[in-house]
Amino acid sequence: MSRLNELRLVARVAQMYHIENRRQGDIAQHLNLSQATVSRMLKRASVEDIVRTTVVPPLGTFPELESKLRERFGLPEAIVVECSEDRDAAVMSRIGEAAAHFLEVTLSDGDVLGVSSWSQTIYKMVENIHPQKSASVRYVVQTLGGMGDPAVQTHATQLTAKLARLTGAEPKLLPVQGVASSKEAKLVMIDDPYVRETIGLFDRITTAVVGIGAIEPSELLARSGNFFSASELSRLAESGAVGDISLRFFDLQGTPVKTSLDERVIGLSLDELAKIDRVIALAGGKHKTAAIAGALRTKTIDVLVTDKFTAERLVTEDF
Amino acid sequence: MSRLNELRLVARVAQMYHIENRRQGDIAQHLNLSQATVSRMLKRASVEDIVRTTVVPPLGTFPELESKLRERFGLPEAIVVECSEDRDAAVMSRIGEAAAHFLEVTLSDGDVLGVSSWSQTIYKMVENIHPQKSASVRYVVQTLGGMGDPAVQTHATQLTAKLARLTGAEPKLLPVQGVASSKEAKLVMIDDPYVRETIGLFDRITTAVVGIGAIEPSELLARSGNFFSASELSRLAESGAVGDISLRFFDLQGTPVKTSLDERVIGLSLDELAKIDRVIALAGGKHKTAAIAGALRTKTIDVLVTDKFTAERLVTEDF
DNA sequence: TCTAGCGGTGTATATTTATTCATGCATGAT
DNA sequence: ATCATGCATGAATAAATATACACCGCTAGA
Repeated sequence: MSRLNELRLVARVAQMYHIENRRQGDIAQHLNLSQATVSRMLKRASVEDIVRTTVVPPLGTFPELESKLRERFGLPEAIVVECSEDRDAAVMSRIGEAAAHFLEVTLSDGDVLGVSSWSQTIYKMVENIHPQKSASVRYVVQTLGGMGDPAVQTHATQLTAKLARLTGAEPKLLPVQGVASSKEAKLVMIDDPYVRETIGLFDRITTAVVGIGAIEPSELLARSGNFFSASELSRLAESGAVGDISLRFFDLQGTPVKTSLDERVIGLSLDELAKIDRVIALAGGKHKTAAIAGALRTKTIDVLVTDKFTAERLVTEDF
Repeated sequence: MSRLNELRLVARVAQMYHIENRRQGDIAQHLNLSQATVSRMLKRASVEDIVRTTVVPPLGTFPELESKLRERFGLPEAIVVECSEDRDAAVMSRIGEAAAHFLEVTLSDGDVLGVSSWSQTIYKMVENIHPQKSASVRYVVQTLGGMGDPAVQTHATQLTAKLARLTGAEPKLLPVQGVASSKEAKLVMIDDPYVRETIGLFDRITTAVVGIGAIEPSELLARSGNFFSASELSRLAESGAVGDISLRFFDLQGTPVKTSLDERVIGLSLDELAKIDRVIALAGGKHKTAAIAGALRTKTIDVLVTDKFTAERLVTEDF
């Protein structure tokens, strides 16, 4: 009976607060209540569902998918982008754009940025970064050596350098091959002072941007410039590896797949990656779905940027 | 192009804030932003209409009508109550209930409450007041003498006394007739020490509850117990009076109608009323519509409690 | 009747949020 | 090129809001 009169007042208070944007103090004065009472009435208004707040997602965003991704993989943050078709070229551009914006807005003073080159998607990201006004980033650290023949290797360092320029940071390059021909060769290479310096910075990286690679031999071979041997590849397949981050492999459960390869790769390890504050992973495309699932389960990724098709597969399919 | 990515982030922030109820600080930390930026994004979210807040009025309340009343009459606050039919008895009960609740919730420590008896609606209000736990009200002051023959007069004082008891206050009664037979008689009556004391409290009243009377002769005569003369009534009509508050008359424009009656009425004047912090007026019913319109235009009323039919007329009809 | 526990309140305070301010670019006019 | 202007930012702070606390009165059970 008098509940209606209570709610009437609650609703009126809610109206003044939410619609007329009055301060609780004003409202309290207007109605001869204490500010505390107004605050409590407003709480009651939400409990009683008298105020309803909806967030209208802009078209082309997929909060639903993002939320499912976060939930399914215990992922802190996901960004799912629109793209018209499920083809790699289109997908990469969109992911790159979104990642670029996110990174820009989100970089903070004194950051040390790690980039695992070479990835087409990361390239697209760097392409979309606007020159930063205030040089907040200290270093941009290359976290993986170059790939393929030495001429092509420069791609990796160029990418790092470009990102450093855009962010006003000092580049810290890794002017060596990502995969040494042998364990011994690696030891030699990492003896170079520049290389040592860069590697020494790995544990000061605050934000790392990484790609996620698939294990399909063709893709991997293309990326690695045939540096892996046939037996190594088959061993990988046997151990259930589904993908890699900076040539560090893992299976569908996210368990690292240790092989002799690790001793030849010059770059960030998964353990080192796990210690980094913020790891932003960029990947999309049909053939990468399983690789991404595994990557997410390594629990090293803080933000995944992907496309809506891949996201849909990730939350729908069984792995 | 990048606007979408901006809005995506804004929407995500809005979601975390409004749906997941996270603090701005958390969100800032989660996304590597400053709390100030999060606050600004949330503001942008409302501007861009990404968050929408609606207040769902409980059934049986009429925020729309209340708002129109406030607007049309420059009324600080209006309460419009549901009632099934436009008949006085029903209307009065509902108004009384709502007023009772409002008053209860809204009384504050040390208040001095004025009641202009006699009004059926105010009676209904008092009937619905729950005994107050903490005796916050200091005095309940009767602001108009009784009406009709001395036996009936006690109604007025009883009402005041009852309200005082319910609110835990000390009653300050006006144990005289509301309308003296002559100016001289009034002077004699207000010489009584009790009467003087009560009248002396008029300017300390913090909240007054008043009824609004219509001028239809039959009604007025009934109320006044035939204390007004025929000539007085006709003079009132001639001067355009449409209603009264505590037997102080005004026309449709809210202009006080001064007559010789004023000298005979023992009670609060309109000027005194205007000085009171909070004046709560209770009135409803078809024949009171014009009276209420006039009363609202006197600018002495802070809260009007009325019924939906009367409210509808007040905001619709021309006066 | 007495007492424990449950709301509900206002005051004082802690917490959270908005804004002010100083700064660092960009942009565009002169 | 130089300067005014505008815009965005974070740090500091002001403002607003939520909560802890103490208190009161009621209810229900002993």
